[in-house]
Amino acid sequence: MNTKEKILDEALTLFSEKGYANVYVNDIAERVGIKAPSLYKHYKSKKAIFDAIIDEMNRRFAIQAEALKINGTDAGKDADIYRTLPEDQLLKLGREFFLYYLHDDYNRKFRKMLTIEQFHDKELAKVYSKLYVDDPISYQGALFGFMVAAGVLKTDNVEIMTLHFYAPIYYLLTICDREPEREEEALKLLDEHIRQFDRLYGRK
Amino acid sequence: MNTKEKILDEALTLFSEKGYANVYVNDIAERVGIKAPSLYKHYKSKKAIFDAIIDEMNRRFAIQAEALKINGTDAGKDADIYRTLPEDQLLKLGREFFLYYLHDDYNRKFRKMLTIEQFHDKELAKVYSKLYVDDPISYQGALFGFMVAAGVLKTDNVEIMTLHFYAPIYYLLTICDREPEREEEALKLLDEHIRQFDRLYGRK
DNA sequence: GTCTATAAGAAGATAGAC
DNA sequence: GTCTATCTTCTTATAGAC
Repeated sequence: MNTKEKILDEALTLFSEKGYANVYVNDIAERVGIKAPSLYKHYKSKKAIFDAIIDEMNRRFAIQAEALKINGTDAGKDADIYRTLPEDQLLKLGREFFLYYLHDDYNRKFRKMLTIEQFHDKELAKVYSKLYVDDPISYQGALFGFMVAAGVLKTDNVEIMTLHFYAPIYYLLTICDREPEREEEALKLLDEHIRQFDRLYGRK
Repeated sequence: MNTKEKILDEALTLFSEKGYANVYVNDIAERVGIKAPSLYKHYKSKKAIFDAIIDEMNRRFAIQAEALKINGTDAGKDADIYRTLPEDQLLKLGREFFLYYLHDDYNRKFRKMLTIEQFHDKELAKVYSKLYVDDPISYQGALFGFMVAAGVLKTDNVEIMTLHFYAPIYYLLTICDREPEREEEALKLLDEHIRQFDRLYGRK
């Protein structure tokens, strides 16, 4: 990792813990192992570092969305896989989403940073809602659509069913971001939530 | 409202919009209608203003919790009221919680301030979790316990049922805090959520 | 309790040598 | 690209008159 990338990385770590205003260019430089004025050879200001993080994140999420779209399409074609083992499929879907979003460093730090900065700027609020509200609902809603069509799940309101699946996951994720020591408790609730969801909506 | 109270009020408003570090004592003074040095006749530092807000909030929530405990006890004695109209009771319970938490100024501002500051201090993280995670779950869980005992709702896992009721409410609340223009959309989803919850868990 | 003036220090950013 | 030295501005807080 070159210096320019390392600056982004350390800045994101600090921003996610203390928020933009509580992080000083000196702190970032110290972590990178250079003096503060040297930062300005790589970025023209502190704000430029922040903006570069947002850009990098947009780039990563665009790639991820592209991958999900492909998987989503495949999932649609392969609706057969949902014809069996609905509970296992749901547990896999829920756990994968939860653990990836919780443990992936870039994801976790970026989400915490956005949590802190979301009220500061309308654009950041929109980014937050897109990444952690609308995109997951949209993707999971599409999958549930297939599962309902395949007869594995049953509802007359896929939108609310998706909300019932995702909202507890989101809720547990925010708990773990705030108090990582509650992860075990959250994982237990996550599993119970999904099993119960399957009993409520599963066609049995 | 005297000057000392007005300082708390304006400081909370600013902290909830921009976060502690982005608010300057001069901003607070300006809103109160005095000069910055005059603030120091009322509070010994900027941090003391923040701490006084936390204290005041603890005071208010303690009063509120006491009131809920009384109502909760009454609700237990009066379990009869849950024997009829479960959907209406649930809609009332959910909407009241949602709209009160969303529109009550002190609540809304305080929650937004804690959202911004939650990663900055372990104590604030605990306060957040208590007010917006554990207390609501505990209170609503108790009510659902009565409703299950009364035979209005049916489940073998009250804890998860409570999570299924509350998590969507929490999720919709965070959307409205971030993007108030989505309130109408959220209220529609709230109603659909509760009706669906009643169909899923109601004994029909 | 409020004001003006000002101290004290922190923080972002630049200049110029190497 | 990194450093030291330094500038400028911002921010909290105090002193002391009224």
